[in-house]
Amino acid sequence: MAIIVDKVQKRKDIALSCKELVFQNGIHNLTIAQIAKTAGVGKGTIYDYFKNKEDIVFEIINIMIRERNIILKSKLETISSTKEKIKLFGYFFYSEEDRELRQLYKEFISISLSTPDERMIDFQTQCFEGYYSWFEKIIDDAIANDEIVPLARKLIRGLFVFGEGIFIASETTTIIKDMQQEIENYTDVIFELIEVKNNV
Amino acid sequence: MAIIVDKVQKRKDIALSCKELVFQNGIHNLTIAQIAKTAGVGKGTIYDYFKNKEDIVFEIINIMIRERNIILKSKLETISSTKEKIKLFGYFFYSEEDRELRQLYKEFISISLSTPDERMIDFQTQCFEGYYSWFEKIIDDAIANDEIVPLARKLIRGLFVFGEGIFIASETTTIIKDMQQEIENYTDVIFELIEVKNNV
Amino acid sequence: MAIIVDKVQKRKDIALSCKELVFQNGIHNLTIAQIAKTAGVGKGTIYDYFKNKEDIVFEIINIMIRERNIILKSKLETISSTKEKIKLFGYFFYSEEDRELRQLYKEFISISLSTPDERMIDFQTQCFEGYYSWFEKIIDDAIANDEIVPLARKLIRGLFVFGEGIFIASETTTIIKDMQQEIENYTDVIFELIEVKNNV
Amino acid sequence: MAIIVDKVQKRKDIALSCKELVFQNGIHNLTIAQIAKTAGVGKGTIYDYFKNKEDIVFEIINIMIRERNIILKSKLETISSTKEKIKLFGYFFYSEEDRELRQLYKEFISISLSTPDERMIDFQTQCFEGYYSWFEKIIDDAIANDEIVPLARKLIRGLFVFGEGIFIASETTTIIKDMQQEIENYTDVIFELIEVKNNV
DNA sequence: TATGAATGAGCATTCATTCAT
DNA sequence: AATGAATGAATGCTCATTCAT
Repeated sequence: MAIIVDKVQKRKDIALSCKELVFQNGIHNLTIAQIAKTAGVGKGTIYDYFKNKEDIVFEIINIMIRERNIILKSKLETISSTKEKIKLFGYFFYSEEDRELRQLYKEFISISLSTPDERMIDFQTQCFEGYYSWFEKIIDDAIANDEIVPLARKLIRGLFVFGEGIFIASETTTIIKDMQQEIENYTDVIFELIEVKNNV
Repeated sequence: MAIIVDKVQKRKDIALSCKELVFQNGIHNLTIAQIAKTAGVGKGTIYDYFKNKEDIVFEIINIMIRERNIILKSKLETISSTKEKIKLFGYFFYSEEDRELRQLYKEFISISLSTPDERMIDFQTQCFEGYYSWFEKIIDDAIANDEIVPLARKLIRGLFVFGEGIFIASETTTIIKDMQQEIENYTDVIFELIEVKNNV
Repeated sequence: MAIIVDKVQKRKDIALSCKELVFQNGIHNLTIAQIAKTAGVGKGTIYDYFKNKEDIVFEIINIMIRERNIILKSKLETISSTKEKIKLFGYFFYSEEDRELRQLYKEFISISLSTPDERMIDFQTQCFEGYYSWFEKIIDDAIANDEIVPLARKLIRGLFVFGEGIFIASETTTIIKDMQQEIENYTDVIFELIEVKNNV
Repeated sequence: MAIIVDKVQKRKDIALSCKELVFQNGIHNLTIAQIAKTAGVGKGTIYDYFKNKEDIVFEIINIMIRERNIILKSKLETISSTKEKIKLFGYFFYSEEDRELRQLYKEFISISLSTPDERMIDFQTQCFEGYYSWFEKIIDDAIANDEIVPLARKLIRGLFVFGEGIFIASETTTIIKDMQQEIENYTDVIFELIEVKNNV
C-alpha cells in the first residue's frame, strides 16, 4: 500500500521550510522553483499541497503569525501589571527578537493593501479580534480592580491602533527615531490619565 | 531650431495624464505602454523624462499627494475650532471625496512597505513632518489660548497616528465598521480629557 | 492467496467507467488523475492495465464504438427496405440518440488525423471494412432482387463516404444547415437513379 | 522618427517563415520559441503581431490555404472540360505537389474538430462556400450547354463532399489503396450517369 | 496486486527597457 | 527631441509517469 501522508502537516512542513528564505529574500521574490528547492521537493509536489502561489504565501504568513500569537499569549499570562500587559502588545513593534517577523508582517500588510484577498482579510480580522478581546479584558479587569478609571474603556481603540499607526509611520518615514520610546511614552501618558490615584 | 522643452513641466504633464488610469487600474497594473499611450507620447519618450518605471510611479504619487496637501492646507485655514481642525486630518480616511486618493495612498503605503525606496521615504517623511508641524501648531495655539491643557502636547503623537492605524486596520480587516464614527468618537474622548473646563 | 484479476475485463471496466467523463469533458481534457478517480482505482493501477495514456484513450474509444456497432447491426436486421438500410448508416450523423457518440467520434477522427497511431488506424479500418461489407451486401442483395440496377455497385463508395464528408463539413463549417435533410435527399436522388422502374 | 512597419505584412512574413517548420514538425509541436527563432525575431515580437499562439497557428493555416486557393482558381481557368474541372477539386487529395499542404489541412481539420474556434469555422466556411459556388457554376454552365442533364444539380453535394469523405477515410484507415483511382473512377461513374448522350 | 506521493520537463506569456532612425 | 519596433529574461503551473511501500 502506498504511503499515507498527513497533508496538513506536510503543508506546514513545506511552509515552515521557507521561513529563512522569506526572511532573507522577502515574499515578493519567492519563486515556486525556490520554494520547491528549499523544501526539498519537486515543483509539482508544491501543487499537491497548495492551490497556487498565493496559497503557499498565505500559509507561510499564517503559520508564522500564529506561532507568534501563541508566544504573545503565553507571555501575557506571565505578566500581572496592567500597564506592562498593554506595553507587551507594543513590544512586537520594536523588539529585536521579533525583527524577522516584523519584516514578514510588513509584507503581509503590503500584500493585503495592494491585493486584498478574502482569506487574508479573514485571517487578519481573526487575529485583530483576538488581540482586541484580550485588550478589552485587560482593561475591564483593571477597571473592576479599581486600578484605572472607567473612562479608559473609551481609549482602548486608540491604544490598540497606536502600535499599528506608529509602525506604518516608522516603516514609511524617518520621523520615528525610537519606537520603544514612542510606544512606552504614549502608554505612560495614557496611564497617567486613567490610573486611579489613591490620595492619603 | 530645436524646440526647448520644459523637462520639469513635461514630467508633471505625463504623470498627471495618468491620474484616471491610476484610479481605475491601480498602480500595480500600470504598464509603460499604457502610460505612454495615455500620455500621448511614445514609450521611448517616457525614458527621456523618467529614469525607470519606479520613477514615473513615484512622480504620479508625488504629484497627486502634493495636490491633496494643498487642498488640506487651504481647508485647515477656513476652520477655527481646534477640535474641528484635528478632525479634518481624520476626514481624509473616510470622506467620499477622497475615496480615489485613499486608493492611491493604500498602494503607496503598500509599495513603501514592500520595496522601500529612499525617495519615497523622504517624500513621505516630508509630508508627515508637514502635517505634524501643523498638528503641533494647532495644539500649541490651543494651549496658549487656554482651550486645552498643556498635557495635550503629549497626546499629539497618539492623535496623529490614530488615523494611520485605524486606516490600516480598516483596509486589512473587517473590524472597523464605521470609520467616521471611530475617528470622531476617539477625538471627542481625547478632547473631553484635555479641554479646559471653566467652572464658575 | 493472490487474487486473480481478469486483466481484460478490468481494462474494460476502467474504460467504461469513464464514459460519462468523456462525454462531458471530451477526450482532450482527460487526465490520468481523473480517470483513476472516476474508475475508483489508484493512478498506478491504471498503468498496470494500460501502457500509457494513449492506450487508455484508445480503449475507451474502442469499447464505445464497438458498443455502437452492435446496436447498428441489430437495427439493420430489423429493416427490410434497401433504401432505409442505407439511410440507417447516415442516421448516426444526425440522430439525437447518437449525439454523445458523435462527439466522441469527432475527437477520435481528430486524434487520428493529428497523431496517427497504428492501432487506431487498424481499428478504424476494421470498422470501415465491417460497414463496407454490410453496405456491399445490401447493395448486392438489392441488385440480385432486381430492386436496383447493377450500376449501383459503382456508386457504393460515393454513398459510403458521403456521410463522412458531410459530417466533416458540418463540423468545420456552417454550410450544412440540416444534416438529416442533406443525407436523406442525397440518398433519395441516388436511389432515383438506380432503382429499377417497373413499367407496365 | 521611428520605423513604420507594415503590421499586416510582417504578420504574413512571420507566418510564412514557419512554413517549413510546420510541414516538418506539424502544428501540434509548434513552440513559440521555435516560431520566434525560425522567424528570426524575439519571442516578444511574436506577441506584437499575434494575440496568442492560436492566432499565429491560424494565420499560418490561413495564409497557406489561401495561397493554394489562388493556385486552384487559376488552374480551373485553364481547363475547359467540365469533367476535368470537377476532377481538379479532387486532385488536391492525391497530388504529389499538394502533399505538404494536405498534411497541414489534416491538422487544420483535426484542430477544428477538437477545439472549434469561431474564426477557423468562419474561414473554412468561406473556403467551402467559395469552392461550392465554383462547383455550382461549373455544373450550371454545363447544364446550360446541354453537356449534362439537369438532374446533375442534385448530385453536386455528393460530388463535393466525396473528396472530403474519402480523404478522411484514407487518413484514418488503410482501406483506400489508390486515392486517384477512387476519385477519378467515382467522377467518371457520376458523369456516365449525367452526361447527355447524343445518339445519331 | 495496488497505491498515491513525488516528480520535473516543458511552455505560453508579459513587460521594462533599449536603440536605430 | 521623439518614436515604437524589438527584445528575451523570467516564472507559474500541468500532468503523464514512476516507484517505494
